[in-house]
Amino acid sequence: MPELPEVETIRRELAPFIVGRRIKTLSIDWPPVVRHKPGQELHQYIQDKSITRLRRRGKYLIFELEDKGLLVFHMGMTGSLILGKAASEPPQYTRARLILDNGNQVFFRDPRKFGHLMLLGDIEELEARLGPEPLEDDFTPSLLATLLSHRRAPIKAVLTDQHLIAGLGNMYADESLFLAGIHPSRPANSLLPAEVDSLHSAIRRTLQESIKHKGATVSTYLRPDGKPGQAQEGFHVAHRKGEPCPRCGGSIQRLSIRDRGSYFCPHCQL
DNA sequence: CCCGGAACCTGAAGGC
DNA sequence: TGCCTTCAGGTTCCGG
Repeated sequence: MPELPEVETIRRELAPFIVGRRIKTLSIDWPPVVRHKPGQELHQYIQDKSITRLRRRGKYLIFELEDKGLLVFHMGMTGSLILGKAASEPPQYTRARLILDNGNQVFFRDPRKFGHLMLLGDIEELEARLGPEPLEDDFTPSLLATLLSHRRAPIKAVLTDQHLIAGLGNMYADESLFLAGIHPSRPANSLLPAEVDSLHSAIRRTLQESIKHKGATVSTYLRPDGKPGQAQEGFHVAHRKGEPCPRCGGSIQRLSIRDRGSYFCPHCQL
């Protein structure tokens, strides 16, 4: 599912084709995909604007437009941005498309309709609901310790809360907890300082490794060229119920936490 | 503020 | 072969 590494991969691979290009039209194939307060002026505002920069914040992909204005995409669970020619047929489940001035087209494909796009005036509208970027320098072990210290909920649930840390989802929370040797059900504020340190570096390692392998394709995620990522091949526990733990050889278990599958090794994660 | 559960959504996969 | 259930999970909303 698109989490930080997948969105970052889309950003990197799409940027060379769209930064500096002008938007000819934005067409909407499934109207509820647009989710922001006003509504109508979207097409007019976007028309003929050039894209000055492509950014990422958490799981959000941000098209910066000339003269202010941000076109923001969220991939939900199954969203992809696929690059094609202006004349090509839209892939199945296309919810919106962006036609550019260089004969290219960007398709927003999303079978499960959890993804959306919105026009924002300012980045602050996103900042207000997002915690720190886990790969930036300001995400330190002591900051993580502070964030966790007020939470009694299971560490697995806390790690996927975007208000606390921006970009971690179900798969990478599981992978990080495995690398740190921490059981997903542990109350977040029960972690010892050494465990917080180890979790901090596990989160960074997991995300960096996945970006290196261009994200994980476990169901429908595809890169802009239509190819899958490879990060799932390196997963230790995520989506590997019943397979042997790479560290101890024991069987990986699945547990439901907050209605989300949590994969872990009961022998290595305490 | 914190917590946990429901709802949204639809295709794939597994069980019988 | 076909039907039914489970799984997948990011976000928002709501009640305690």
